[in-house]
Amino acid sequence: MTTADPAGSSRDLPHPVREEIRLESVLHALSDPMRLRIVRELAAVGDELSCSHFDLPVTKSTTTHHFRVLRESGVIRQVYRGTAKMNALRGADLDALFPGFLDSVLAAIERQGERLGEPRRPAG
Amino acid sequence: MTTADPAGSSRDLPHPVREEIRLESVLHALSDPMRLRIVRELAAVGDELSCSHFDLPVTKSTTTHHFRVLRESGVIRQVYRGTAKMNALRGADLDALFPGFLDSVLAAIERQGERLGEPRRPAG
DNA sequence: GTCAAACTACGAGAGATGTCGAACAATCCT
DNA sequence: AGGATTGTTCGACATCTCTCGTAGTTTGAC
Repeated sequence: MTTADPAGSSRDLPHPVREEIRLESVLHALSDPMRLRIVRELAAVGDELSCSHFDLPVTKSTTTHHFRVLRESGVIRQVYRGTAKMNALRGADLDALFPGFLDSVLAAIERQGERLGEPRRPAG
Repeated sequence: MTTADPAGSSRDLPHPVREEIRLESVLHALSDPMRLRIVRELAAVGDELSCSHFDLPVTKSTTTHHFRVLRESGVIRQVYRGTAKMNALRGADLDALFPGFLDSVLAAIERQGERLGEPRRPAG
């Protein structure tokens, strides 16, 4: 499609609405190290980040896969912005459904990171 | 083995010590509906429960599998008591490692249960 | 229109996972 | 010892998951 589109970005991505988000899916989405790392970084920055911002030790197609799992489970929201795809935590939705859950997971990641000598990333 | 054993129960089960428990593994263990159900019930009762107490819609071998995943990830502690195998949440360990995490998950399960019309189990 | 950048889609492969059924093992009770 | 209860082990199978590489699409810039 090359036709103009009314509202800004042409490509729309399927997201579960708040009520459709399932705890099991969220837990599963968070149970992968790569995805946990993504979520951790999104929370630390507290803002949208493009996919390319993340320097994961996997290929781009694998990265795409992980972001999709996070989106389809309802953990993040993705929107296209030019050629970039921006990602943001769905903090409000998750907190409305599962109060305190996301925060405790984020705290747990940090804690565990500190506990196991944080293999710090090469400064970018 | 039929020889007497000094400390009570003969068969010993491998458990991760507190420091070995990984968040990813716990999240994965909790991401299955059957296992979430088990954990929910253990928390509700607040005490040890035998495997046979649970009336899961799967075979015994599958049940064994789920309990093992929960034990190996550090979510529950299992001990033999006669022919029965007793299961208890490792609440203290989890709370020491990931403060508030378990409680928020338990609350989330309950909440989601209520939210989606609780297909209540046939009274046992 | 062309080119580079950022992602996606598709196909494939290795490995994990959830499930079952049948046979086995440990413990308790009589 | 014999039988009942509880849970395990093993092999099998279908499915899912994570990963990659290559080829393709969409967008922005020149």
